[in-house]
Amino acid sequence: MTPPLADRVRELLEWFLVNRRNLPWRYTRDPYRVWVSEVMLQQTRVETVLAFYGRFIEAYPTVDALAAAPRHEVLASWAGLGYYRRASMLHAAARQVVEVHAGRFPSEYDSIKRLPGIGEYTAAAVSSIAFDEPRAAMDGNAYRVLARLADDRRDIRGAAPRKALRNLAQRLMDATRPGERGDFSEALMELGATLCVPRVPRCDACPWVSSCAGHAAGTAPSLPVKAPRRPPRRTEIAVVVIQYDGRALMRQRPPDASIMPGFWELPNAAGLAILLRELGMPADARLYSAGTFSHAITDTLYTCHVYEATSSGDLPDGYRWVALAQAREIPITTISAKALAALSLAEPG
DNA sequence: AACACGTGGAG
DNA sequence: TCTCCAAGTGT
Repeated sequence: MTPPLADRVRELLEWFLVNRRNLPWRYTRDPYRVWVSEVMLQQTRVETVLAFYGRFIEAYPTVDALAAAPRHEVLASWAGLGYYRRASMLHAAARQVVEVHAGRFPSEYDSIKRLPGIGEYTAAAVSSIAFDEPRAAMDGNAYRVLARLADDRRDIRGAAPRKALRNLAQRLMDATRPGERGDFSEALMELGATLCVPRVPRCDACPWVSSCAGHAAGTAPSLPVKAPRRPPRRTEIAVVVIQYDGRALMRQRPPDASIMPGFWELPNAAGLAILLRELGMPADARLYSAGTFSHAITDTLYTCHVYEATSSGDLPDGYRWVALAQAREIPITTISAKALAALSLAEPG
């Protein structure tokens, strides 16, 4: 008699064989390319990553190419994708692979896990997909699918339920045949991303519907249980575009800034009066209002007021004139890119 | 353990 | 418009 877990694996893999989406990172087992895709996919939707992955791989086809690239260039490639620390860590890890592993991506789970920006999920994903190692990759999809399968109604943020679901995933992985471990990792996530989605699962099409305890109990749509998040803080911000001879006044954020370190930005402050004072401009300087937009960063919702001014002539401390034609080649904060776009001076990164 | 870190799409 | 939240990691 076949063990039930092996049956579940077979059902999932048969479904995946037919319903697998054709994604660019699924045409290779090159650990470098798998790794780049997994880092881009951290907390980021497939549709979003698709707009970046091809260009990134074209610019940096190998780990050596990435390691050799200047840091600001890698950041510019990442501009608009979010969670920018990922780009820094990816770049640092590439240099580590070149220096510590002689340019060959490590094949051992523990060595992979030690690289910056690679945690338990990414290490397991690369191990299973690129090296066929039996490591269960637990992302949000996997937790949701398995919480429903087991009808686990505990708060998913707790350590105990996470451990239980991890163990279930690992038992399924252990029942997966060699050569199919990467497919199992991808299939479990694919099921969560396409059918076993939050709030409105399509159980009618699910290969696991007949063995799903959450479906039987009617709890599937509300699983996994998660405590509500806190409401966003709201903040006003004034941004000013000061032009001079086709260039705009900008400054570089400090390398240790918590948000978008090393990125360039337009002059901005909590309010217009503060901003003018910081720039050494008269409080009654002539400004044109160029509109307002909102932008959320994690739990903060910014309302951004954009102003336009002509140059007062002198260069405030810490600022530089940046050619607007250059704006695509340097990393620019999203708020500044949106402000420039509001004036049709440059498209957002 | 709790929190900070981006962005865009869906309902 | 608003809320939720997606292929997580580091501190």
